[in-house]
Amino acid sequence: MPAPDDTAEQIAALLDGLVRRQRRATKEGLDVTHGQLRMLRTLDHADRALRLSELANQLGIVPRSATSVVDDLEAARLVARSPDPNDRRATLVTLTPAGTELLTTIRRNRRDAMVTLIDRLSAAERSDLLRLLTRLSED
Amino acid sequence: MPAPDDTAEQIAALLDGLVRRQRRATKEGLDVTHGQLRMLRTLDHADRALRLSELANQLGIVPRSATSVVDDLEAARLVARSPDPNDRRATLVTLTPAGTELLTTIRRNRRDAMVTLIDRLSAAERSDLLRLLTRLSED
DNA sequence: AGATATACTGAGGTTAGCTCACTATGAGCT
DNA sequence: AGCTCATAGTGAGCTAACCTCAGTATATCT
Repeated sequence: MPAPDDTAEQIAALLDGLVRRQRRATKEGLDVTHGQLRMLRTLDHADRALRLSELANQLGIVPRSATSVVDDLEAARLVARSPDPNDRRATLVTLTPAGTELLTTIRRNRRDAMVTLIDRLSAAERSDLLRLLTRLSED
Repeated sequence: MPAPDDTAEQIAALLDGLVRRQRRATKEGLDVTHGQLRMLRTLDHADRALRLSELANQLGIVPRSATSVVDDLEAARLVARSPDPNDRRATLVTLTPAGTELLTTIRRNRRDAMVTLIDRLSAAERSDLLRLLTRLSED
């Protein structure tokens, strides 16, 4: 601890704690897991059908893992698989209306624990934070 | 996406991504898991023997989970259990010299992926970030 | 056509958490 | 002293969210 500048370590610990809390809270009372929610968000954000492998890529998981998440979401009728007309090896995944609706409900009614937290910050602070985090996330 | 201010959601996603990366990278080539490392850091930071339940509390996990982490660290001789002289129900956990040394090695030689990332920011930016995250973590 | 690469998935493993129920000890009340 | 209730840790057993490895179907290159 007596490092001249240990803000780095403190920041790492804070990030970790925040995400931990966020995940815990995100799950409550909701019938969708953290990983599933991430995938729903990714699909919504992309605003088009995504290949399973693109999905995996964007989520930072291996394709096999994405398969399982899609399996579960499909069973819950929140996404749908369809064959890619241009490549019969590929599977396209889209949000169903129910999936979109769930996402909207989550956002409107409960929002994320993290989102609620972030509301504590002023708009200016939020944009500072966003800028700093974006810098960190580059590359 | 067309919410008037969706920085909150973007921030949440960035945090999530950063921590995911950090955890992945932290493990490589190291014989200690992320959770174990967190516990070692907590002990080092406290700079005194901590009860297992205090440890759990500070790590944001349930006591039973802390037991397992301590089990593994103890098996690796990185921490030691000792009875609390003031309360025979309690167990105190301390870093062994090997534990301290490992932590030092990690910090000196590899540091965290996150720490390295954070080095991209200037000192002023780091302290801004620290301040903002601290605000978020309060309560 | 044949070799090689790509997209997905079945089988099975790991990790870091969790809950529930139990034992041992401490603290407060009568 | 005896009873009750709370607290500290842990055994047993579960789950989420990943992973690797191998296999099948399709595409692409030579």
